[in-house]
Amino acid sequence: MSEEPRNDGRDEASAEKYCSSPCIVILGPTGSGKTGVSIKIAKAIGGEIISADSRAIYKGMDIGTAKPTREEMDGVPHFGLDLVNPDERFTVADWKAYAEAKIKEIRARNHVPMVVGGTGLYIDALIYDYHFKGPTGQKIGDFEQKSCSDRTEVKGNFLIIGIKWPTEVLRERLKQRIDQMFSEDLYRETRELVEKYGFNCGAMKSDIYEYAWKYLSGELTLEKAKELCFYEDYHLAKRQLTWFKRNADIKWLELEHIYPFVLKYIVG
RNA sequence: GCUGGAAUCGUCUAGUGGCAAUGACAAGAGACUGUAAAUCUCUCGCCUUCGGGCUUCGUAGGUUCGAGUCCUACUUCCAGCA
Repeated sequence: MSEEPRNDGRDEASAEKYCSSPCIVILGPTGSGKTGVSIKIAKAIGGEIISADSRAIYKGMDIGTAKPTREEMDGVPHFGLDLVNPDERFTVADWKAYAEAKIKEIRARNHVPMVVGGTGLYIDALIYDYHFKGPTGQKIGDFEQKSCSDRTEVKGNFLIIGIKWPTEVLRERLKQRIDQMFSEDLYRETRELVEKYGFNCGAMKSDIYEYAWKYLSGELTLEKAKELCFYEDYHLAKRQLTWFKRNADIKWLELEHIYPFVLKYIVG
């Protein structure tokens, strides 16, 4: 497939979308290293990052969602973090509108918009320009769902890069990340979230908090909690990969090749 | 050394005469345009021209039309007595 994003304007109305400067999309399964590379790239090319992560939108969910810290961000502007409280509803459609607005703003500043995340549905909504009908928050009828084949054309100037890892390496990375995550900080965060929201809201259906809580309440040993977290995490990674697999527009690269590739693409 | 109990798919587990064998986890594949880290589906002894075929339940025999299930011995493990 073509490595170049499509940039050949289709019709007058969407000329702006097609002809504007590229938007770099960096995606990959959980734990693939998106945060690190994206910040490094942003610093080099004057990028601003929009997170495409359905958990990072929630306030107060930091450690358990591996949200980048101020320190990690290192001055690179980030959007799409801490948008709503965990008990508030925020849908794909909301995210798409938000992301499009931010891309426009970033371009207006002559910076490079970068969309970084692992929520496939969000990314597809943006790059394939999904249209959401009906009142906000309403599920559209099945009859309106588009099949895979209707989703093949990227609408806009996107460079889409996926981070690829051998399965065993990805599993190892996930294990290590979980080991690091189980700390006093996570316990404190978990206690606060459980106290405020319980486990009834959708946002709290994030693998790690449930198991961290079970460990804290003595229902699971630390070992067992970590093990179960790992299974959840790895299953998530596999589902994400299954989703991305059908997207032929993704340029898959190993982590260390992404930075030079993007730089060459942008700078020439 | 004697006396109980136990050995079943990668792991745990159901199973007391009709079974390729239950459930869970793990693993693999997949669907998914409205909370998506969600939700849902399929596969999971081996082979198959998808009709079936073949080999399995610690090992070796035995009883039975038929044994994971009953009997005998052996091996290993837990456990009570020594």
